[in-house]
Amino acid sequence: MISSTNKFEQLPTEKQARIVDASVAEFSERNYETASMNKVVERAGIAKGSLFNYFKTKSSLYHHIYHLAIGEVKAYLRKVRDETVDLPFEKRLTKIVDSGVQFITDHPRLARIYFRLIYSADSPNRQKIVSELQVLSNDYLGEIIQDAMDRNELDPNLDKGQAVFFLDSVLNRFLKDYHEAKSHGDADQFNRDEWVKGITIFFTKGLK
Amino acid sequence: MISSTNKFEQLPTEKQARIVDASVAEFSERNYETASMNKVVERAGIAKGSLFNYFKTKSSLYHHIYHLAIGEVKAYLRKVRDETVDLPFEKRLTKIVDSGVQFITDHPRLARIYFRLIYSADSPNRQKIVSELQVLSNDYLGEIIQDAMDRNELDPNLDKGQAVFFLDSVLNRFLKDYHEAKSHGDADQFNRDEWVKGITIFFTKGLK
DNA sequence: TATAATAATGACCGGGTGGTCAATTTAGCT
DNA sequence: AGCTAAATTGACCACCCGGTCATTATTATA
Repeated sequence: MISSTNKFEQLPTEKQARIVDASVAEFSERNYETASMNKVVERAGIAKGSLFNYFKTKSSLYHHIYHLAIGEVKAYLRKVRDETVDLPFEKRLTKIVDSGVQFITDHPRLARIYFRLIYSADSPNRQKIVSELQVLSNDYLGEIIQDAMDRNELDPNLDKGQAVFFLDSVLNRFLKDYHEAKSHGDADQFNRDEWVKGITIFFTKGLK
Repeated sequence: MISSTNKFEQLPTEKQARIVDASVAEFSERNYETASMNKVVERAGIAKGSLFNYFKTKSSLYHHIYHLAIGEVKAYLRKVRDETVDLPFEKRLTKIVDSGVQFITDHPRLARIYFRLIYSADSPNRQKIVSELQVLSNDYLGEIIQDAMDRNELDPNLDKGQAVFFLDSVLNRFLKDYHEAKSHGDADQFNRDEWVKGITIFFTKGLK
């Protein structure tokens, strides 16, 4: 079976990079519907026909790009999870938030694509993608909460589903606001350490 | 000073209603950029020139509509706030969540416009509007938390700003998920009472 | 170097957009 | 009824969209 991005993957690395960069820029600045293939080819410095040769449709280009974004997110999450297995819940939560902040700093455009995907209703297959991400997040935070329950750091009779939901709500919202503040230039209304401390205290108390 | 919606407001009520209904339908089903003035006039059964006579631009029609949506939201919030001044924090929180659920049930399309506005980045003046809503929410939840602190139901040394943030995050996320589940037909994966109870317990413990 | 295969190009297509405005219908007034 | 002013209309405009494909440029093979 030949993937739909096969032709693209056989391109010289430099050209691939240019196209990916242009696409990431476009999809991070505009939502799916208003992002323009014309603008992408312009930015990438290639002909329109070429782009449609590499990716049959706008939708398939978008899929390629958001998979890339989600892949990066996953890598950050996996890394911090593995690096903190032995830490107590509180410290672990802190590291996770830090890692999120780091991701936003390192990849602001990918972060934007990620948040766009989660919070807006327009991307193709949105429902499927979002529910996949939901599962991912559930597994991820679920594991961390379970570990803490096993160690008696959190109430072992917790409704884990709800606990995950609360954690997910606050973490995502915090990172989204942080990302927005950052891209508007007023990031340091957030005293980050203060917030991270507040979040961890709140959760360790609330879920005790 | 003559408002830009002056001409619209002088229309017969029935015609106004038709136009508002068509606009609400369109703006709830599509985001700002992809919502179509052509579709609005089609739905409303009026000529395109007429709509642009009542509202000079798409943006001004949108403003009219979302003000309407936010006005309704505010009315619900005010009502539940005033009806619960004497209740303890826990009961009060329950009523607020219930009221949100009720709003979604009564006005699903307005709810959609509201969530679109908050969570997607495309509406005109989005930044200004969102920060206004932020203030509104801060005042509203801030007042309720302050009341609870005054009555020693919550820790009087709480960082109120953070407490509001946590509450806002979880409430908004819960209502958004509820709204989405409802519009996909699988609303009763939410055992609502269970969730409302979980939320209130979590917060009373977490902010104690 | 001649030929075949492959890659890249951009003019072009049908269709949709927000917005305009001359022409027509309707309403109000004497 | 006759006249005027206001309201309504929809054809039309310039622009942009995703996508196509005949033509051209490049590369590989001999």
